[in-house]
This record gives sequence, C-alpha cells and structure tokens, in this order.
Amino acid sequence: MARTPRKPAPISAVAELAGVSVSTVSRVMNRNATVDPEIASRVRKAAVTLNYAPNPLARSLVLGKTTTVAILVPDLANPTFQSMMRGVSRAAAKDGYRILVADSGEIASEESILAIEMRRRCDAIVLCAPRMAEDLLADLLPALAPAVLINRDNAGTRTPVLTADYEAGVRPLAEHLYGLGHRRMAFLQGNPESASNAARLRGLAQFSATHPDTELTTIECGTAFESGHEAAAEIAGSGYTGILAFNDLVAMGLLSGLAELGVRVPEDISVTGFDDIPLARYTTPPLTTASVPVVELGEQAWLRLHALLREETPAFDVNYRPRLEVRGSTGPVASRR
Amino acid sequence: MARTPRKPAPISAVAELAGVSVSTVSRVMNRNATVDPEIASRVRKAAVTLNYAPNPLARSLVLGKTTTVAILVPDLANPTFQSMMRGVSRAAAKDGYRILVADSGEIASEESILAIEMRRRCDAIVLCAPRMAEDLLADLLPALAPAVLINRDNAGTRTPVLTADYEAGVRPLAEHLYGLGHRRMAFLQGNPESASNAARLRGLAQFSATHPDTELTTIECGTAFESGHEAAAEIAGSGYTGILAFNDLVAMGLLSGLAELGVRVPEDISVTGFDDIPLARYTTPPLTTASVPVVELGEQAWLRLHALLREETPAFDVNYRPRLEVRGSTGPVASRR
DNA sequence: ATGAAAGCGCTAACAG
DNA sequence: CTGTTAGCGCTTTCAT
Repeated sequence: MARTPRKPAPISAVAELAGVSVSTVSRVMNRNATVDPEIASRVRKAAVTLNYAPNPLARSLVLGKTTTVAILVPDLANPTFQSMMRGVSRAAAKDGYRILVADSGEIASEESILAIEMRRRCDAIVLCAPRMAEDLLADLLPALAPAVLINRDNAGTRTPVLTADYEAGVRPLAEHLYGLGHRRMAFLQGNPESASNAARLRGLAQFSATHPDTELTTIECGTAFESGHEAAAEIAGSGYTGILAFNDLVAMGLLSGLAELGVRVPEDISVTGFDDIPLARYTTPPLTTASVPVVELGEQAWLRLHALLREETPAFDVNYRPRLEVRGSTGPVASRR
Repeated sequence: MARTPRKPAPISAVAELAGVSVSTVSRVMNRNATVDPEIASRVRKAAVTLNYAPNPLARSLVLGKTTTVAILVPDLANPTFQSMMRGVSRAAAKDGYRILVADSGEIASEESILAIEMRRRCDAIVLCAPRMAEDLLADLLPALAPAVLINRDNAGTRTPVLTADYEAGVRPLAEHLYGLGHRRMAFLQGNPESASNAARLRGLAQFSATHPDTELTTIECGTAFESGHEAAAEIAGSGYTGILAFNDLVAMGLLSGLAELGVRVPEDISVTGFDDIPLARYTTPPLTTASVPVVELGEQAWLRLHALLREETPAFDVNYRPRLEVRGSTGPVASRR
C-alpha cells in the first residue's frame, strides 16, 4: 500500500538488486562517468524499486560539503531577522542549499559556541547582527569562514559585510520632522550597547550640530512593542512634538499607547519608526519610517557566500542607505495655543 | 594570534599528539568507557591544543542520529509560522537539538520532496500546516516518521497532531459580535482550499444555524495585509457592521483601509481578527481576536518528537481551543439612523 | 585499560 | 566501461 518504504535503502542494496557494484550505482546516480545505457537503466530501475536516494550525510562526509548554510540570529521573533532569514533562505534554495537556523536568544555568550557548532554542520554561515564583543568576533571569524556578516562590522577581518546605514538613515527622518516645524524632538533609544543604536545616535548628533535651534533628547526605551507602549505616558506629557522611535516595533507600541491616552497622531505628536517592516504601512496612521531592504540584505548575503564557496571573489561590501518613507504618522507641528 | 586554527583537526591528529589510539581519544571525548586518568588528561590537553571538536557529520553517520530536527513551513514571512518555529526551536535547543528550516513557498507540490530531503538530514520533522492533498500526506507520513503535524490532520496515520481548533474558535467571535447587536456580518475568507479556512466556515455555519436572525456572508479575500486592505472599499459601503477577518493580518489591513476611507472602528464597523499575533494588541484600535497559542504548539510539537525519538509514547494529541480576546476593534452596533 | 579492526554510506582514484 | 580499493571522521565491538 504505502509506496514509500519506511527505511531508506543503502546504495549497496541497489547494487545488489541490479547486480552491479556500488561504484556503478554511484556513477549512474551522479551521471559523471559514462555507463553502459543498458546497465544504467537497470540500476535506475532498482533504485526506483527500492525508493533509493543517496544518504546526504554520507555524501557530505566524503564530499566535504553539505549544501547547507547556517544562519545565526539574535531573536527569531524579530521581524527584521525573519526577513533576513527569508532572503537568505529563498536565495540559497535557488542554488539547492538549505538553511540551518539558530537563535541565540540575544545572549552574546551563546553566540560563539552556537556559531562554531552550526558551522561544522554547514558549508558556510551568515551571522546576523552578532552581539558579541569586537575582539571575540575578530578571532571567531577566521574559524568560521566562509562567512558573511549582516549589520555588523567585520572587526578588521576580510569577511564580507552587508549593512544598513543607520547613521545616514536616521538623519532624513529628523530632517523630515524639522521640515514640518518640529523643534522639540525625542529619540527613543534601543539597546545602548548595540551597534545600530550607536549609529543612530551618531546620525542624530550630526543633525543636532547643524540644527542648533532644535532640542533633541535621548530617552531610554527598548526595542519592542511593549517598550514603545510603556513610553507613551512619558511622551504624552513631555512637550515633545516629534518622536523618533528606535524602530517600527517601538513606534507601533507608542502609537497604540498614545491612542489609548487620547493623544492624536500626527495632529498632537508626530512619530517615526525605522526599518519599514511589512506592517508599517498598515498601522493607524501608517508609519513614517526609514525603509531598510532586509530581504535584500539576506539575498545579497547568500550571493557573497555562494561566491566564496566557489572560490570566486565576492561582490563588494555594501552599506544600504535607508530610504525615507513618508506616511501618515508625521505632520506639521501643532500651532501652540 | 588567532586562538582558533582555521581547519578543525581530525581525531587522528589528537591521537597522534597524545600518543594514543583514536579509540582512546573517542573514549575520553565521550566519557563512556573507563580510561586511565593520566592518559585521559593527556588526551584532553592535546584536544585543547588542537582545538579539537568531533566532526558532527561523521558522528551522525556512525551514530545514525544528527540531533537536528527539520521544520517545514509554507511561508517564512507569516508571523504564525514564525512563532511555531520559535516554539520548536527554543524547546529543541534545551535538549541540544538544532533546527533545519525550509520554506515551501506555499507550493504544495514542493512539500513532499522538501520534506523527504530534509528528513534525511535530520532525526525527525515537524510539518506546519502542509498544503498537500490528504492522500499524498497519508503515504508520505510513514516515510517521514518520527514526525509531528501542526495544524493539519494526520490523514489516518499515527502521527501526533497539534492543532488549533479554528472551528470552535470562530464561534465566540461571532457570538461576541452578535452580543453587541450586530446582525449583518461578513466573513473575509482566506484560501478556500485550506483546512483551517474550511474549519472556520464550519464554525460559522453552526453559528448561522443557531442565529437565523443574522445575515452572515462569506467574501473572498486572502490571508495577508494587502487582501484586507483591498477589501476595505467593498466593506465600507456594504452595510455589514461586523466583519470577521480570516486572521489578524487581514484584519489589520482592513483596519488600515477603513481608516483611510474615514470609516471609524468600532463606531461604524466592528472588526475581529484571528490568531492574536504579537502586534494585535498594538493596532489602533487594538484588535479583538481569537488567541491561538502558536508558540506552545511548537513547544508541544517538540515534546512529542522528543518522546518519539526516545521510543517513548508521546503525549496525547491536543486541539487548542482559541480564547476570545476582546479589545477595542469591536463595539456595539451603531444605532441605525 | 587500550589498540586493532570493522563499518556507517558514499565517492573517487586506480586498475583492468 | 566496470569492479576493487581506499578513505571521509568517527564509534564500537573484539581481542589483548
């Protein structure tokens, strides 16, 4: 009844059934050497009968390649990393590669061990925004090659890097608010330890330097909905009219919190996000944000890896400049009165 | 300088350096047989020097186990599947297992091949809401065992199954709208082929049967933001006062579309979602929905798999009854005037 | 307690 | 064109 036998047959069973040696079976399965057509078809028939398919493990061991790529992300629940994974996954699939995923749970100390362990089961690895310290990363990377980094500097190694330019990306957001008349702004900061938070701060510092007439305060917040939601009360009574949230998640939390407090967006307060996650255009009001091509970051990561695996020179590192996406959550500052 | 050599040393190198046989090295690495403490420490020292770690591939081949679980999802971009993955991933990690992920891109015909191929690299597999036909699934499953299914019936096999009860879950949503006075409702249907869509329709049919005074129409829609967003125009002028969206994504798209059209929620129209994705409580207004414990579904899936892997009897199949989560997107029907 | 040898399933020289 | 042999890196009898 069941057309598929429970246990997969080994190559030796096929050889036996076809009355040939295993090498011959191997040859017809891999169509490299030339095999007598008559024998070949006999082998193929036997293979079908036994529902044979080569054991990928054994193949990997002898070939020294697994056609699998490892991806390490800090948090599987974060839409940004999901999109990166998806980008890598779909691109790699086109070349016949699968992905092995691990989630470090944002725990920096877990990353090295996880990365090394995964890497040994795969041909290459992509590290998404690793949290570990610079020096650790620096001497981990050589052991991981071929590897590529997303949203993290390569610490002086030759590892290809794909990043979003948070520093450059945050300025148009601030400029946009400025252009709408906002002079009292606040930045809801994420994890102060994180590189991308630091980049945003640098970008904002540049903005401040060129706009001395504008107050721009940094407020501790976080990186998730909850953080933004909790910040709403403080923001509501603060007098700030333009809020730069760390990312879209925080912005959405804030939007929701402000709505509950009866604060109107953008009439009373303008809010911006960062990343342009798929939901951003469907919030109420739709979120003004800086769009980061995360899926493309993932795809490009795979391209670099694939080049490396074929001993080719990978394409240049690129730093994607986020694009300002003006939507409904920002508007002219309310005329005081 | 680099503490980690580029290429991992094989066990033979360690044996040589320690002046023992590979078997001895293997023994100390696996601490099973008893080894002379003096020799053992010598081996360990050599292992550290060479930065040795057993090759997981070779180990898997001989041991016949990989400590890896496969997960097949229809779409990596869907928050529901992401949460399931996360549940499986975190639970499996506690037992030292990694996950191999594949995304079928919602293509039913891809699923069998992908599943079989992944399964051979892993010790077990979890199938999330496979789209393939019942009979295909039925004769695929034996070849995949140990396996567990999430949100899909096991087609008569003994495969453990974890599901959310969409049929039972949709009724409280309709009842809730009914209680608020709504008598003209519409269901924004997802993929008509999908099992969970059919389940919702059954639940709603039961509702209709017991509430003959209520009009409940099914409208073709889809499963993503865009679908809900596009449906807004049709809904706005329809006279329906209570809308049951296929899921939270569609509901959010609808919310956003209605807001753009100046339709107030819940004053003019009430909207419900389904799933209770993390964002659902942060929409404006927060979404009334049926909460499905997706992360737990994933965790429980791992528990079943783990039992199977240890030749134990897995826990019973469970069908999670979604919980009604009343929030701001539903309200009393507007008094007709 | 330790080493030699067999073998997991497969591929790739090397002969014939 | 095909079979024999070696070996990928490791674990596990089986002797010693």
